[in-house]
Amino acid sequence: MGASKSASFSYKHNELASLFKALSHPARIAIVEYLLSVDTCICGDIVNELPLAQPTISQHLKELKNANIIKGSIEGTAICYCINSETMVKIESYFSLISKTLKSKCC
Amino acid sequence: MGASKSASFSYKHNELASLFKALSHPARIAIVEYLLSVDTCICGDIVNELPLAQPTISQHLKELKNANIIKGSIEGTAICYCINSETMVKIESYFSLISKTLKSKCC
DNA sequence: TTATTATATCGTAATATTGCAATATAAAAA
DNA sequence: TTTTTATATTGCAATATTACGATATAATAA
Repeated sequence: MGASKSASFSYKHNELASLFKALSHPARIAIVEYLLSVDTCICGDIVNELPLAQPTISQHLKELKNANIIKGSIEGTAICYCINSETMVKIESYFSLISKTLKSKCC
Repeated sequence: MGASKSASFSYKHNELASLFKALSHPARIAIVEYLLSVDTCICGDIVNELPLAQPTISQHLKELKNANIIKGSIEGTAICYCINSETMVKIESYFSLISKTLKSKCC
């Protein structure tokens, strides 16, 4: 057989895995970092920033949006994407907790 | 065509993506959390903790090890795995920086 | 209305991941 | 030495992801 016995794992573990899966491609990391680098959220030029075709970028944006890592809203002809702060803070908290847990260990 | 134009992206973006890819499966999240939950690093019973066959778990452990998320050392017959604190702190710092960057923004 | 522009969706080929049975390896126990 | 125990590797089927050409959609401009 193959591929993903996700039903065998907890909701929390699946949720976290989905979040990291959304960040598991260099193009999507590049998109996130680009959105962080621009001052405003008005950004209809992501296509020109990456070495990928427009449908591919659209697909990556969709995945980031589905994972709640970015938010998108219609802004005239263009679509305005920006980082979803809440999700980023959520991930930060997760690793912060892990770090704290590790501090009280022998390793 | 298909699959991964990773050479088109920076080393840093690829490195981060690899790290998140290692965490993008619920079984691997479960392994990380299990290692965090046990007090010592002596842990030869990961196979009994997860609803997956031994070769599958061995494969997941290998991926976590390749990504430097866990460390493994031979401990008699068993192998002792534990979390690589440095990598966790590294990821925490990354999201901490993102959070700080976001605080100075409009969204 | 007819371009033009920006983004999304469909279809599909190439490739990667997942899971496990079978088997290999290697150390400790009998 | 043989057996047992723990983990790794191989091979392969099922499935998922990636990338993009072609096409659709939808809003603004001419």
